[in-house]
Amino acid sequence: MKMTIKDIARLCDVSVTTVSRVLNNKTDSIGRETVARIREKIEEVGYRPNSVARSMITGQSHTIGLVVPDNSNPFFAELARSIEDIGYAEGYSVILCNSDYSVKKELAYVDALIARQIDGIIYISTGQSGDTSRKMQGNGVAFVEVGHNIVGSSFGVVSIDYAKGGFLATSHLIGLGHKRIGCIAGGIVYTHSEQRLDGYKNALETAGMESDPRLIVSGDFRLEGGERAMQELLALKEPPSAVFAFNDMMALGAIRAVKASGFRVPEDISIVGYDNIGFGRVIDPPLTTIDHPVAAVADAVMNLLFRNIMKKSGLPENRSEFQGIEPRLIIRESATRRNPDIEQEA
Amino acid sequence: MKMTIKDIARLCDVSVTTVSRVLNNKTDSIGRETVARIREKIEEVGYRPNSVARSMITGQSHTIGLVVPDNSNPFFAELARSIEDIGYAEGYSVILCNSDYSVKKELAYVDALIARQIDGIIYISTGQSGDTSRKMQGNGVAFVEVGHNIVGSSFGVVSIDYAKGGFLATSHLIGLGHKRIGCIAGGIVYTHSEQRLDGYKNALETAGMESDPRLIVSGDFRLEGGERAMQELLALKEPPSAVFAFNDMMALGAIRAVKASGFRVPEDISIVGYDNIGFGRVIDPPLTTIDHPVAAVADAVMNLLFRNIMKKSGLPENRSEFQGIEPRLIIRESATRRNPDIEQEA
DNA sequence: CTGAAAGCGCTTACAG
DNA sequence: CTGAAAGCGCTTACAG
Repeated sequence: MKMTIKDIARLCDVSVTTVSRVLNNKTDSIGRETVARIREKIEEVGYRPNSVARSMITGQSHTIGLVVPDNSNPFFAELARSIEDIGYAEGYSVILCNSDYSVKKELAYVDALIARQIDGIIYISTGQSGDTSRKMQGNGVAFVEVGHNIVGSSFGVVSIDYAKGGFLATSHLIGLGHKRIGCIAGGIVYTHSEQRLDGYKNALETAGMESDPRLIVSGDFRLEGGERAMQELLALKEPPSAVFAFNDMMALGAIRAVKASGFRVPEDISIVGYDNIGFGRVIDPPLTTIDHPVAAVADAVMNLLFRNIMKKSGLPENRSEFQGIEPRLIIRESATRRNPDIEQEA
Repeated sequence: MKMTIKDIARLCDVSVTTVSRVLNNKTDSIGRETVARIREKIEEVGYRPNSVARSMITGQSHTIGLVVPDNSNPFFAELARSIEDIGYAEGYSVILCNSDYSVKKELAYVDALIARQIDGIIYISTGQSGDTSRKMQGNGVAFVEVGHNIVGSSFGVVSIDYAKGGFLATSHLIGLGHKRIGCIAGGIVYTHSEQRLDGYKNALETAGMESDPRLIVSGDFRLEGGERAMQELLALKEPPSAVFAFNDMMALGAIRAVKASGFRVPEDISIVGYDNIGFGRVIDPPLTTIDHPVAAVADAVMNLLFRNIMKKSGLPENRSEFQGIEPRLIIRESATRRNPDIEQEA
């Protein structure tokens, strides 16, 4: 039932070679009339070449894999969207994979993707171990790792300067007069989290303040985790007057927890998030946060990936160094000057 | 460099046939020792069969295409997540496609997916025309359409009873004493929207109320669209005391618009959304909305798709009729009794 | 200007 | 218990 190149050849009374040439626009040396006739027939019967057969020969599948922790997190959703847009424009399909921050799932996906002969893999490094990137390097797949920021792992990495983002967020709070600044980390196994934590500590240090380990609690990058973490902070003998949540989802959770305890944001407790998801603008109060322009990140990632795919035979391109994807502080209303009425120890 | 089945055969001193049998666990008639030896070698060299070559023969790619309007809309993000989860569990990869509600993009994606020999396609019907489903039927691809609810188009459809959802939302507002109930539709070209509108009108009628066309304005299913639409409603000579927005994103936009004009939600204006996205709980005020259990929808969709794939030779399965995916009203705080202090005409 | 033939990496009758 | 051969639907030297 389904047409193949052979059928077209037969219908047009030419060889499959000729049809193939027309399909690939290598028509330099084919009679104009022949080309036209073949094109017409293809149109007429609605023939589409089987791209699987094609990729067996060319070795290019025009398909890439995208491994994110969870595409229902708006930050990853927006990243996936941008990546898919660029892929579509360039004729690449993208296979979506959710790792749930699990190295095991990550590795399983990478295996499946490689078996499917994808041309490249983009993945959000969870930084839990280098197994995933090692596997991809070992298999000679083109790949780009997003957000891994470890010096030395310089293959196909688009780094995001999370440390700087953490510094910005914390400094903002310091500038508002806060003395006890908590943070809701994301589980220190994750690179993302570690670097934001570095930025946090660095900002405190720069301001001559000491970091109090009791003020550092762990969430899970999800709303519920932020809520629980904030409750811990609130239960402290000397709760913080401001907290920096390592992503917006947890910041939203933190806001809920604060409100639920009868306090106000930002009058009683200031909160800064991280990611600048679209919802940040619409919640109450609008969230002060850190922005990493997602579209710019997607651009950098896809550029690097395409270059890596091109020269897969040689060495992958080096990391691209934060070009145009500097974190920015987005000031809205969830953080304000420290309220001196509230008793606090420095 | 890359291992093929031939290499394994050579290394083990057997034929490719034998290796292939081991790969496919058809080892009934192969010497135990041979099987073991081959398995070891495969393990040792880390050989993974090229699934592209395999699918050329079997005609199964174990890949499905998912066409959504926009995966950064949380409702679709959650749906995509659930579908990907099930796909992963069943050994299927999912290719993500964003149609932006455009029939043209939809058709282009379907073409590309078919050329890639995907086993099936899931797509959220925008109801703008039947071209997309017609194309899939014409090409004999297994597919499932989500949300299309037109009687007669009974091939591979998981219907969602949007009309009932619209009825529920509107009736809730009526029950709260509201007399002028506006609605923010999604552009009447979309099936989604039409049916919610039917539910809205039906509820009014059932309550013996007349529907006022001035109270029906169009958004675009995005936050900004909801905001603009609400501004229109607010600018009316007799603005509504309650509005039903056809999705949560537009409801959020509407809430912003109401607040920006100095009114309160729900004291001055009640708002009900649709979709029950995760954020609804966290915004201020928490959003009253309609829930269609996403996981149940994803389950129904995948079951139907797998059945369609199985019997692609025969006829597709019929639509599955709302089983377990009935809409529910989720009452939170964005809608309340009509405020009698505010002058209003019935 | 056009075609016959080999081959991509597998699976699957068929044969022994 | 095992293998030689054909074939999936294409592309690509090679030859004319």
